[in-house]
Amino acid sequence: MSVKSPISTWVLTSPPAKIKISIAMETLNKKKRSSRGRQKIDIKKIENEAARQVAFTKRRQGVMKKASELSILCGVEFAIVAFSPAGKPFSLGHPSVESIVARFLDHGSVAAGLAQQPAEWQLNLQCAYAPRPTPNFQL
Amino acid sequence: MSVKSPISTWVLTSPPAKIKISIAMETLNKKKRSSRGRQKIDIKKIENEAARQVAFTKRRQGVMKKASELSILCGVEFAIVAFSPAGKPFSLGHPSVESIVARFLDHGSVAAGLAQQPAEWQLNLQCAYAPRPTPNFQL
DNA sequence: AACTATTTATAAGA
DNA sequence: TTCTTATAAATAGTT
Repeated sequence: MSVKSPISTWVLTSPPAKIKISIAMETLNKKKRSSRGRQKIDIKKIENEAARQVAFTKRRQGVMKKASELSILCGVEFAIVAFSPAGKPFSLGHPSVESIVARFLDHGSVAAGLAQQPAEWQLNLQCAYAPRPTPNFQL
Repeated sequence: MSVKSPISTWVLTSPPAKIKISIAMETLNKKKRSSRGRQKIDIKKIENEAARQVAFTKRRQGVMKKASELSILCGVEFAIVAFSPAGKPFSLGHPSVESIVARFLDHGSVAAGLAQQPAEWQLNLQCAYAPRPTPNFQL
């Protein structure tokens, strides 16, 4: 089915405004979108193994990036350790996973935490992890 | 300053399409929006203390949520421990922070275990980066 | 490994 | 501080 005439209409926006949009014939007659875009998913285990692996790779990077940003923006010391289903470890920490783990195990001892402070904390965000050659982690 | 005449123009889209947009006079002359919405920020320490506290609260929640989702979606065991600048600990883990920490330590600490790790592993093990956006951060 | 349309996160403002 | 709003950023599904 092809459109016979161009479409032009005023649309309501929020906050209230009047914007007129006209769509050219060639656009109206274009074929279906190439992608349905991101879809909403339920947070439950992804059963398809390939899909789960892809999601793991994408989301692992996402979490690590978010944690790094939190650390830098707010001066937070943190550590993340994760084990993939295959048992492969991934970790990231500032100033280091070890210092955070030690501090955690020491149950909030102020002295233990202070002793770990590096002089230039920004330069000491360390990451350690396992896997194969990886895509770029853009901070 | 008020706009004298309406604006109407064709814009380029991706994928290529032709869309004409006209904006009514009343829209052009409207006063500023009630909110500028989310703004892009540089990833560097937030100096304003109140703003930093707000960002910490929001982003801590965000990171914890993302980590939880990763765990559920992909069957990943993980732990996060963070210390606020005031030294207050926040942690989250599945099945528990303690079990993950124990497992991590059992693998040998990253720093201590460096010597025993295979070469390919070593190459990826340590990275440090600056507070500013870093090109090609190889995680 | 890229792309795109959407959902989700969140910086500012109220 | 909690809620809202506009916008930036992450990512599910596709190629």
